[in-house]
Amino acid sequence: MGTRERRLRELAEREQRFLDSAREQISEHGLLSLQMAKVARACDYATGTLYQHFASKEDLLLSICADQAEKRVESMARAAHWDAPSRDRMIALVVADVLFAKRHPDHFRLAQYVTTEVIWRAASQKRRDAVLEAHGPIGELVSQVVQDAIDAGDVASFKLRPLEIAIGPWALSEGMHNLVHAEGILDFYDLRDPYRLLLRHSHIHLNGLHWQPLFDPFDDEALTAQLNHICATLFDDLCPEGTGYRYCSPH
Amino acid sequence: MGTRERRLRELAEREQRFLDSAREQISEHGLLSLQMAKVARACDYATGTLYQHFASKEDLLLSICADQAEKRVESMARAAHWDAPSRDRMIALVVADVLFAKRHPDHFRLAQYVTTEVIWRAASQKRRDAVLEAHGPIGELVSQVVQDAIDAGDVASFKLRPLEIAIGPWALSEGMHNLVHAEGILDFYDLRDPYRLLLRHSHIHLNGLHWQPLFDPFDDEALTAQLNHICATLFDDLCPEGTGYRYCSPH
DNA sequence: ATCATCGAATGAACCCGATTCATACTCCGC
DNA sequence: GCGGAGTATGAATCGGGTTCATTCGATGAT
Repeated sequence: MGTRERRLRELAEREQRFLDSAREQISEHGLLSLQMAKVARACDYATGTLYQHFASKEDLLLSICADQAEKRVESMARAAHWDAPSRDRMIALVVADVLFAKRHPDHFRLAQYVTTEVIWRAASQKRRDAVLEAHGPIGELVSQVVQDAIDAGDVASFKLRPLEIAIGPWALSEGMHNLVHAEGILDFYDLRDPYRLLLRHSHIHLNGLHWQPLFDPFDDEALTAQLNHICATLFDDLCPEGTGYRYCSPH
Repeated sequence: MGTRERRLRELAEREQRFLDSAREQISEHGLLSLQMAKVARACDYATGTLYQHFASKEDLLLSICADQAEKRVESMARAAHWDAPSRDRMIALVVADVLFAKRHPDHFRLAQYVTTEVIWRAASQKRRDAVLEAHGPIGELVSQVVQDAIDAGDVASFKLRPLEIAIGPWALSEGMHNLVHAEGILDFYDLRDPYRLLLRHSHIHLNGLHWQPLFDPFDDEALTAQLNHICATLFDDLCPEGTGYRYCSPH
């Protein structure tokens, strides 16, 4: 019965078209002017059809988030499984996040909006779990690298679980995204190149963990060199601007 | 003319009652079930009256945020102006944020929601500026402490502006609030006592800045002792649970 | 070729809640 | 008591998410 498979494939295609269209509308006109009817119209469908794929507007937004979270995790996984010293892998994780943020500047805003909205509602336990599970791999990847570092004797052995250590770099990263995307703080203070700041501070943080320092995090040339190396080795596809210095300021 | 002043005073009082009522409703039933009509009713006014104070629902939410941001800054200012070594002041800043977060658990959720919503809309420029300006002092306070530390020779002198250094601890703090409040990540991973984690990581981060370490950040007893000292000295009023260990886990 | 079946599509109708506005009230100085 | 500025009112309006009774069209059995 090829009919059934064709139906399922068409369903998935339609769903993806809805998702893409919604995402496009968001990044063009902002989240608040996203209207279910417009999304449907943009794909030449009636409103009701959209509701056969997504139970509600919240559901649609969550689906977009989950869709993007997969991509985010994918590149982080590449970093975590890199065949390199744990310190390099740790930095590569941050680089992955930075590149993702540059690639999908709307994602964090949307994710933030969605998660706050969902948590406030405290209903729809299932969806909430879905969002949490989307984050699951991130914590696992980060703490795995920390565990490796402990095993290899690269950092002092702590009485803490790896995730309790990993939460620091993670929070640092999240917070920087926050400041960049949600509050406009960095513009307010005229802080250029926020992602370089993030990378620098990740180095600082790792030094505080008594990690074996590779170089002074305030040495700009060394930092750039390391970033280029990581980008070229792991994330070539995420750096489409050409060769050389892949990590370019958004300003 | 006492009439004019009385009118203004009554206006301010009414406005404050609206703000308090709205905040109460939010923390009781969640942001999403906040209704303008209910807020008005709860204060024994009609809907229209509420709109004489706040141009829109967004305006009301923004006002709540600005109101709370003032309190947050107040306690941070106390920390920044403490007559103590810069390292202690830096930690005290984090403690202030932690105590504030424990005192007003809803604030960060609301702030996040509001800022994302407002940034998306890009309307109501005035209130938006108000929110940004509410953050202004935070950056100034933090970078002032860093500058003092540089001047005193407590940290290596960098080629960076103080705020470019301060942004690290700040982002760390923001990110941890994020993970705690918005995403429920820490519960998901069964990470207890997130604020202790934040404080611990602040120590780690400062160590990475080549700050003079006061003690091993993984030494729980020393950490507790320092926290108690800071709480008792600076934030006695924010620690109402009695004497002794003021910093108690939310779990 | 005809017909029964069923999943998909439709969009007008419904509902909820933010916002507006024409009207009414209250207080004050004169 | 009067005029008017400032306030209060809540029914009406409006926008947009969600529902559902109906229609459509492909499929496959007779």
